[in-house]
Amino acid sequence: MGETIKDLTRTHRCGEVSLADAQNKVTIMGWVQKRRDHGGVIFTDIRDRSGIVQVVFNPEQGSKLFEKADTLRSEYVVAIVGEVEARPEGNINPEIATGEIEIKAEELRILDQAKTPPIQIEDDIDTGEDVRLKYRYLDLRRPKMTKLMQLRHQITKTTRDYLSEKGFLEIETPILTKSTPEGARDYLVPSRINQGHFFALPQSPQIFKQLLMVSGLDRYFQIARCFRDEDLRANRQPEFTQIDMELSFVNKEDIFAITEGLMQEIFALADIDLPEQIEWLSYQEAMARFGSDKPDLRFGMELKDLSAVVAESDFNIFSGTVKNGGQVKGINFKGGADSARSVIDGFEDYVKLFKAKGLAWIALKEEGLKSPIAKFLSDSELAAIQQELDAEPGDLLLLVADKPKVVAAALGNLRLKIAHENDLIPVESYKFAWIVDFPLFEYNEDEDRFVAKHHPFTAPVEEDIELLDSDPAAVRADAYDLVLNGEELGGGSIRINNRALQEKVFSALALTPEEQQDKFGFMLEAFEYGTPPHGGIAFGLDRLMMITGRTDSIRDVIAFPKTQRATSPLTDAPSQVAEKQLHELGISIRS
RNA sequence: GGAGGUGUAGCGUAGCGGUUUAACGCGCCGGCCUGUCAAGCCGGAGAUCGCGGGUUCAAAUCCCGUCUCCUCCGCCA
Repeated sequence: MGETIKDLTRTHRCGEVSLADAQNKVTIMGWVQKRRDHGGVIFTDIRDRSGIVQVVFNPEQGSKLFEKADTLRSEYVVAIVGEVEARPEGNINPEIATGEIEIKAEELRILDQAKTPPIQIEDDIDTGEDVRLKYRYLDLRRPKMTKLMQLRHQITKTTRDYLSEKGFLEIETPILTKSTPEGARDYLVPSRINQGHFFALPQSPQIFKQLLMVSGLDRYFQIARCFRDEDLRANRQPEFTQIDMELSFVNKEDIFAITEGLMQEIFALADIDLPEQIEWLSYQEAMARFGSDKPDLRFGMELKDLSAVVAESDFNIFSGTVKNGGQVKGINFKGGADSARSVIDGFEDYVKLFKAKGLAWIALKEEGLKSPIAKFLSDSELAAIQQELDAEPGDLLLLVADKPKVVAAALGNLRLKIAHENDLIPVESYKFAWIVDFPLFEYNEDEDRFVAKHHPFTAPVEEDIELLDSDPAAVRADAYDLVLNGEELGGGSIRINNRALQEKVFSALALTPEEQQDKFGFMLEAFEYGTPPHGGIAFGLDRLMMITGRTDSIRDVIAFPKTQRATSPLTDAPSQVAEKQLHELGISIRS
């Protein structure tokens, strides 16, 4: 059993004791980071979330105190009363914030003992994530993790302050809500009172925030938990957090202005400046130049269209692809001509992941051009390809011929892979862009119908409304994404605020009138009672955290994340439940 | 659903058919040590080599299956 705090009051956090406190008596409480026992003198580092401070035990302080200090072990929880002393000249430790002082212990209380932790409580550990997650409460003691949690708090606080200032109201929307078609798989919650019926956890507060606009609440925001039952990735968790907002009586420029102000404040917390003007890039241009709707603009290596150059080529793979409506495009890996064959084969394997049938390459070596496809191309075609790609001796040209979608995915991703592997991306560089003019619909071959590119409540660009019937694929959406360094920070749109148009879009998505009524009837009805023009945007808080916290795993920025198989090693969730619980819910497990 | 990687003391790794009684670093325990802060020196404990099966005189090591964690494709309006 540990001792109790009793009359003690903490006067300082460990990391906050400074030279200004010299000669003063302080009381600190925290964990034993380290004990360095010199026989005649014992040093301990005491840690709390603010940092560490050195406490010294001398025999002169009393043998009882000294003997007690001798029993201290890692992660014991202690309270220490002592006098702050400036360290003598040669003993200052510039590595730690409190290195100019130490605390001469006068009283030590062991508030709790601790087993030796399974992971070491220090920053640069290589411990596997399974162990870290099982003992997450220990992992979070590591300064790096503690700082990330602090940063997360600062970002949400900044968001609340900024948006409140701009006239937004923070309003909670239901967690137990209705399953709607479209979008991700829902997490379902059975209803005991209404057996056979299910709530769904929200994929986003989308419909509710629009209803709040119908209510006249004018400006809404929420730090909203969202749930999607899809497979996980390094930057995707089944439950994640959005900074979600919706505004009435605005156009997209209004939303951009408010959003940019918010991003400025958030990124300032991480010493990252936003540009005066964030550039706009159309979806079409982003896809054409970077093969992605979230282009990484920190480096070049842009995709160049070679279709015209090879349209009449004798090389059938190229000319045939162009004739069948496909494209031939290429990128230039500057200075890559001497890449080993195995490296180039690796590139080919990589583009095949994105359904490309192959990867053609031309290496411009010192001794001349080397390429398995050169013999199929005329000299003028080869020359034109090099010119389009701005090629010089030493370059490696990589070409893909396929459907536009495949070419974009293959070369867009290959561009990123090459850049990462060859350190072509400048560090501490931040390139923002608004991506605009998304298509409203995307054709889904599996389902043989159009699906919403953003979501079904997105308004079409006004001049494209007449195309809804004649050429749905050509309709542009009044939607936008904010992109940074190849990551989508957030996205939103101006919404439909009119029942007739909303029904028209639903119909274009092949929802029958009955489905529209059943799934969205309440929303359509709401739109009949005077709906203001409105729009909004939502940012992935976890992704903002990854960038500002400079980490590449989403699990590092969430206190208690799930593993890739969507489980929690800490709590062992999800788990089986008692037969009685299932019975109450009217559920039986099919085995 | 698919592809790849991974798993050896508490943690990180080495060993990749037989000189292994499974090694090293960190951590842990004990001793010495009055200025360390990656303390130092001496000594010690600690491992069913993920799990199951197979091949072999012999398996941590080779083969098959399975599970875990990670990365990616599909999926994520």
